[in-house]
Amino acid sequence: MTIQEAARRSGLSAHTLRYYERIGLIHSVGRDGSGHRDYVETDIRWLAFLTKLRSTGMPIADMCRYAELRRMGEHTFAERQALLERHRERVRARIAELTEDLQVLDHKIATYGGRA
Amino acid sequence: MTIQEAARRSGLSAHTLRYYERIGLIHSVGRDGSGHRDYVETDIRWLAFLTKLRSTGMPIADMCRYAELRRMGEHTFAERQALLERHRERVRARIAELTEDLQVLDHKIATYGGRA
DNA sequence: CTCTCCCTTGGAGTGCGCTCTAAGTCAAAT
DNA sequence: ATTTGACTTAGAGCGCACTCCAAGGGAGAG
Repeated sequence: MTIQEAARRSGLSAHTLRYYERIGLIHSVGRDGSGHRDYVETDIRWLAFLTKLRSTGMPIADMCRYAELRRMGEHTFAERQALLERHRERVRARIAELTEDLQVLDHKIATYGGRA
Repeated sequence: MTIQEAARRSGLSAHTLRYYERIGLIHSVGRDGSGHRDYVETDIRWLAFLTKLRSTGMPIADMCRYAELRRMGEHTFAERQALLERHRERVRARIAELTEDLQVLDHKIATYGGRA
């Protein structure tokens, strides 16, 4: 699969795909005869997972750490899981924070006409 | 109230308070005899509101627009309210997105030991 | 008077996450 | 044979939201 197809399927730009590879987020993408990147299905699944992590606000640095652990093999499962659990807590906290702030916003909108 | 006190009470740094003033987010803070900023209670309340907007992910540019409308007086109430309503929709959407992603994360963590 | 300390300003620098450019390669189409 | 267009790399640039710096200005303590 070409970089353009991978871009379309992952929702990332070709620029970003190259960038992710450069920083080690996605490792050893195959090349075809002309040296062009040739993505496979597992790359797309990995990109989908990375995209989930990003969209939940995980910093690139943490994603790199996760990718590194993944490359190191199965004995890093526990650490990877711990990393995801810490992240899950952050996401939960963020949802809680946003939910609270939403109520403040609701109140502000409802009482408009009072002071700004 | 000095800039340090305002910083402490708003949770923003003195640097950020000056920056916010420079870009027009907080207008005409009073000065004392030596030209030092002298914040009052209404400034603190306004900063608290700004902080809410920021923490819910409103871009600085939109906050500036809101601040500008506020300076223009009461006839901008409707537009301000509309701006807040649009923002509220974005916050709701973000909460929904995070909540969905959280489930994916939960699943990933629960089934760990399967494929990474 | 000098030292210390916090304040002022304009402007430069930082970190993050991309995003784009330049220079060059290769393959298919005309 | 040439043109077109998508690809490659290393590296530069950008937008956002700060964050810090340099140079200078009082005010109070010793």
